[in-house]
Amino acid sequence: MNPSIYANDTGLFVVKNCNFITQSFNKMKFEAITIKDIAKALGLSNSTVSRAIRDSYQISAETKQRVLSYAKEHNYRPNPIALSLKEKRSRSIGVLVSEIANSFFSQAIDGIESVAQEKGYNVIIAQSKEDILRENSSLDYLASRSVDGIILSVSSETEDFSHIQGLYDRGMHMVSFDRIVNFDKIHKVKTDNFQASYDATTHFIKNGYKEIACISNAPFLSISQERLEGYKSALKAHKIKIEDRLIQFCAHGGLIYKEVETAMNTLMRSKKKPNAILACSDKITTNIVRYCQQTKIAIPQEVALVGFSNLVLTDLLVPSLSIVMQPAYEMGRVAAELLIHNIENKNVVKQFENINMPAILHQRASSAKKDA
Amino acid sequence: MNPSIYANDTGLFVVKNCNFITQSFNKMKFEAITIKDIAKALGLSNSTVSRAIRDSYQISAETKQRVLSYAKEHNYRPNPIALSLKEKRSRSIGVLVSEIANSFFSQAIDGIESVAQEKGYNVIIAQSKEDILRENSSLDYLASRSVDGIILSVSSETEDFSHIQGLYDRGMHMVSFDRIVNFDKIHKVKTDNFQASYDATTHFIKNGYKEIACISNAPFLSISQERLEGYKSALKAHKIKIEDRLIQFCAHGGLIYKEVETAMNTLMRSKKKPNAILACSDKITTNIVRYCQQTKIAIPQEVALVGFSNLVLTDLLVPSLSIVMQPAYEMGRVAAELLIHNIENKNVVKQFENINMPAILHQRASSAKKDA
DNA sequence: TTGTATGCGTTATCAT
DNA sequence: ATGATAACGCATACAA
Repeated sequence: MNPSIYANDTGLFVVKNCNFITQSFNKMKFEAITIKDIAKALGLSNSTVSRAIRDSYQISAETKQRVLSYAKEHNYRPNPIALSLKEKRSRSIGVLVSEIANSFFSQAIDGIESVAQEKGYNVIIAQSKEDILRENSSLDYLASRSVDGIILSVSSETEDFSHIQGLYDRGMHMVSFDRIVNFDKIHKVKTDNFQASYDATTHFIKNGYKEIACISNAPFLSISQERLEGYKSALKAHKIKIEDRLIQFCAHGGLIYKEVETAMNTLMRSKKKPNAILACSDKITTNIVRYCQQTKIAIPQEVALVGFSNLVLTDLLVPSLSIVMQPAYEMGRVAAELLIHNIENKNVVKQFENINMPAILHQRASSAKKDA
Repeated sequence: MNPSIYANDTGLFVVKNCNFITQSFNKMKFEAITIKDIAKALGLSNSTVSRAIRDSYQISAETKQRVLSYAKEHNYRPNPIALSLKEKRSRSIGVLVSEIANSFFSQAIDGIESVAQEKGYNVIIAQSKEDILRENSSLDYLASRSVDGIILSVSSETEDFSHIQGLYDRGMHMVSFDRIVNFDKIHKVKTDNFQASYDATTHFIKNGYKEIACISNAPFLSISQERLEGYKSALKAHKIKIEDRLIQFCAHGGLIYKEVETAMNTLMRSKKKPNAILACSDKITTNIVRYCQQTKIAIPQEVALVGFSNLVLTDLLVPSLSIVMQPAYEMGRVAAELLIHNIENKNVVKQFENINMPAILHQRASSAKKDA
C-alpha cells in the first residue's frame, strides 16, 4: 500500500492508499454527535436521552442534567433531516420567482426570509428565468416532498395553470405572489395594481396633463391587465378619451431595450405626441429614461414620466420622475406569514385569501407641469 | 361530537370535531406514493421495486417495465429526505450573505442558483443583516447537518473567525466569498480588488487628476484594505503623494447617508479640495451622487467620480460616472462550482483555492477632464 | 432474478 | 423513571 498522489481530470490532486492523509480526513470529517452516541456514552437508552433532551417530565432531574450537560459539551444538534422524515415535514418553504437578480424579487425574498427565520423555516430559492419549462420542473422538484409549501410568482410565459392545479390537488400549500395565478383555489398576495395605476394617472391629470400614454408589460399578465384598467378608469373618471394609439405593449416587460424604443418611437413620432407617459414596469421605466437621454427628450418639459419601479436608485435618476413603488418586502412578509400559517394550521377552513397591498406613489414636486 | 366552527386568534376559522371537513381534508392531503406502495400493489418486495426504479441490471425487463409504468402512472417521486438520511447528504447548499436585497449579492445568488440547479442541488439562503449574532446562529442552523456546504460572505461586524474555524473543524465544506475570511483553511472567491482600485485610480491619473480622494468601507474588511492598497499603489507608481486627509472611511459602508455626508463635508470643505474621488462601495457611490445633487456640486466639472457599483442603473445616473463593476454572477457560479466539486470529491487534497476575479471598469469618456 | 434484513436519527408506543 | 421496539422511505449487503 504505497501512498500515491496523482492529478485527476479536474486538475486537482487525489490521494489513495495513504494512511496519513486518510487519518487526517477521518479526523477532519467530524461525525456529528447523535442521540445514540450520548446514550452509549452515558449508559442510557436512546429513548431516555431523547426524552431528557425534549425536557420530558418523566425523566429524573439528575439524568436530565447528565444528558443535557453532555449534549451541550459535545454540541449536540438534532438532525433536522431525521426529524423531517419522522414528522413528514421539512420546515422549509420554496420560493419560485422569475429572476432573483431583480430588485422587486430580491426585496420580496428579503421579506420572506425574515419571516421564515423568525418561524424556524428554511427558504429554498429557485428561478424560472421566465421559462415555463424551467418553472414546471422547479415546481416538481420543490414539491417532491422537500418543502412544506411554495410561494410563487409565475413566469411571463405562463398562460396555462394546470401544473399548479396539479400541485394543489396533491395537497401542496401555495401562495401566489405578484404575478397572480388565474386559479381560484390558491392564496394571492399582490400589489393593488389597479389603484396604483389609477393614482399615477390621476397625478398626471391633476397636474394638467391630458395626452397620457401607457406602456405596459405582456398583455396577458395579471399585473398588466390590472394596471391598464387603472389607467383607463382614471381617464374615464376625468372624462378623457381613451385612445388605443396611446397604449403600447412590451412583450418582455421592457427587458429588451428595442421593445421600449419601438414603443417610444411610435408614440413620440406621431403627430399627436403624448405629453405624459405611465410606464408599467421598472425595466420599461428605466429604458424610457435611457431613450430620452439618447434622443435628448427633456423630462418633464417635453414629456412627463411616472413609472413603476423598485430599483433603489430611481429617485436619483431624474429629479422629476415620480415612482410607483411596490411594497416588495412587506408583500414577501405577508406571503410567508400566510403560507406558514396555512402549513401549521391544517384544520383551518380554506377560504383563499386575496390580499391587495397598496403601492407607494413617490411624487416628485417637479413632475408637475410648470403651467398647471 | 358536534361540529364546531370558531374563529381562532388569527381571525381565521378553525374546525373541530367535524367529519365532513376532516374527510375532505383526508382526501385533499394526497399522501405521496412510496416504494412500499408500489411493492404492495404489484406484489413485489421493496428492494425489487427500488432496484427496478434505479434501473439495476439485476431486474428482469418485464418486472422493470411493470414497476416503471406503475411508478410513472402514479407519479412516483423518491423522497429526497429519506435519501438524505440514508446517504448523509442533503444535496443542498447554504448561502449566507449580509443582505439579499443588494444587487451584488442577488446577482451572485443568481449565479449560485444556476450552478446548483445544473448539478441537482437546492440553494438555501440566509442573511446576516450585518449582525454577527445572526451570522453565527444562521451558520449553526445551516451547519446542523441540513446542508452539504456553505458559501458565505461575512458581515461587516465580523472580526473574529472562531465560529467559522469551528465549522471547519467539524468538517463542513465552505467557500468564503467577496468579503473574505482571514483564515487559511477555506476556499476564497473574490474580486481582484487591488487591481480594480489600482486601475480606477490610474484612470484618474491618466486623465490629469492628481488630487484624488478615496472613500472606503469599514477599515478592517478585507475588501476595504485591498481597495485602499490598490489606490495607494497607483498613486505611488505615479509618484503622487498619499495624503491621509484624502482617505475617508464609512463604518457601515455608506449604508447611512450621514456617513457619506460627513466624509464628503470633510473633503469638500477643506482648503485643498480633491478634484476626483474613488468610491469604494455601491452605497458610497450613490450617496456621493446624492450629496452632489443636493449641494449642487457638478460631476465631473468640480469633482470627478469613479465608483464601485453593481446597481444596474448606475450608468444612467450621471453620464460622466465611471463604474467598477464586480463580476457578481460569475463569482457566484465559480463559488458554487468550487463548493460542489469539494462536496463531491472528498478525497481531494485540500489545497485551498484563492480565486481572484477581475472587475470590469466601465469607463465613460466624459469622466476625463476636458483640459487633460 | 427476487426477497429479507439492516441502518440512517429521531420520536412514539408500548412495555417494565 | 427507564428501556425495547417500531416506524418514517430508501438503499444495499446478504440470502435464496
